[in-house]
Amino acid sequence: MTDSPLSRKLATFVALSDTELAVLDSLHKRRRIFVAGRDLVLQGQTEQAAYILCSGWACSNKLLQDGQRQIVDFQIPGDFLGLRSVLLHISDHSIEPVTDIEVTEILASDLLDAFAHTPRLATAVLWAASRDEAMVVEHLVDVGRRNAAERMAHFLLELGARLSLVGMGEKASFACPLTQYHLADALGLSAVHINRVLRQLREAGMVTFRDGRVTFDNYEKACAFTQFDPTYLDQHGPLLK
Amino acid sequence: MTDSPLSRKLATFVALSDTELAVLDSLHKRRRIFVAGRDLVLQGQTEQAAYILCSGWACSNKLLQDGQRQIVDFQIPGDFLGLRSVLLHISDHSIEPVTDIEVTEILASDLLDAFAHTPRLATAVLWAASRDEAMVVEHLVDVGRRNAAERMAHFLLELGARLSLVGMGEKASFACPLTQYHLADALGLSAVHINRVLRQLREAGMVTFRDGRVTFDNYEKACAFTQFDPTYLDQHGPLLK
DNA sequence: CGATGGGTTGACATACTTCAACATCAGTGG
DNA sequence: CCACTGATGTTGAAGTATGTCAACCCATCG
Repeated sequence: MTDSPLSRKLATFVALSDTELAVLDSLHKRRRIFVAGRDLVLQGQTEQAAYILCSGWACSNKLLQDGQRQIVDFQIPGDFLGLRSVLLHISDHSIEPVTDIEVTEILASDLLDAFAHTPRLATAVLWAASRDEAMVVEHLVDVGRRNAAERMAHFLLELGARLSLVGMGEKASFACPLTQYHLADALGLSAVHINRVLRQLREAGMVTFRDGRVTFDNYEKACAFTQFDPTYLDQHGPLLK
Repeated sequence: MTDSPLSRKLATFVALSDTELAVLDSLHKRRRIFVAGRDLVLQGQTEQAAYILCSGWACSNKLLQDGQRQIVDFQIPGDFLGLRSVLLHISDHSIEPVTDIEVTEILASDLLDAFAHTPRLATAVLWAASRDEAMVVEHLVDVGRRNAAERMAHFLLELGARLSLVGMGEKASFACPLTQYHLADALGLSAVHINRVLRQLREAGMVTFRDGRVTFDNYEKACAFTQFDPTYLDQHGPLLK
């Protein structure tokens, strides 16, 4: 069967049969391309399709009326885009491609049908959603209770761990297309302060973020500094055999 | 069939058959009581059961090594406790009863079995999880991009909306057992500042929180002040007929 | 009756924001 | 080939929201 990033991700959690993989595969409909910066889902939109990200980076964010925004999460290949929008029948957030991206569209009706006929698939998706939620929760802790430097270090460590899981870099060194404005909106800080904090971490010999690449100069030190615990990202063996 | 807070909640989303309601009902195992303040799930615990909250308030929170904590969410009757812990096989957070609480225990194996045989139930639970995630996301926006007063007002508005949905008060006036310390840990502020902000909102004629009761003196003003948009809490008709 | 938990208030400290200026670079049109 | 523009990054100075520390009040409960 196919070996898409998504099926690989789900398979680590629920051992999917050939039939189930085939159903998963049949969900992948139209392939579409979106260019960086142009939103592909808008806050408040209804009757939205979901997507699976094939290549590139995206981010989900919420806009406030005064123009501020909060980036909730970044998505990398293998991640769902807008799954929640489908289930809640309305999108409570926007999705913006950070780079040019390639996605496959999944129709809401197909997805719900698949759940009805392939319950283990529903469980697998529920797991994936839980994992996403765990990341949002950790993000909330970042913003609520860590100072700017810890926040930044923790965020970059998590990003490295996620990327290395899908083979897009080492956890201690990876390519990263985010601007300081993205970081600011994700971490709840001003872009100016992001710059200062990055310098601070660089001068402390922990992380360097330059020219689209993040490199941990001292991975252990960074982990200790920000109490990074990747438990919530780890697989602990399949839930369903 | 039974009319538990949970089945009522799920039924608004997925029209459940009598059979499905019976399966849902059969999940309710042992009824247990926990006293206020003594954690019922600990961060890092494995092989955890999940619970459904029947009465009282609880909160899920994450502890940092330096003693700070971030409250992620408050749970009220009808909400799941520790659902994510079951799916991820490990608890990434603690759960503390805010008041004395009554819960029913659900074994992980029973829940997964039920999903396998009752796919619509799995979809319903996936929906409930999405709704919870939407609340966490809104919470993240609070902490990341709203100032203390807006944050507080938004939080109290959301709480009122949630409580009125399950019949535990009016959206503009409800009983609330939280202390200022709970509010501080939820909103990422110090308890002292919580006190000042509450005074500020009271003197502005928006909300009064005193003696365990929240009263909106001017609901419209509070909504406008903090751009409260309850979209993410609303039902838009059942997803599955 | 003292201890404890919750709430209230003031004085002071500080982490972060805002504003402003400037550097660098890629793209674009003349 | 150059001038111009827009996006991104960098740095300093000044302002402000929030945190910290400390004192005190009140109710409850052993």
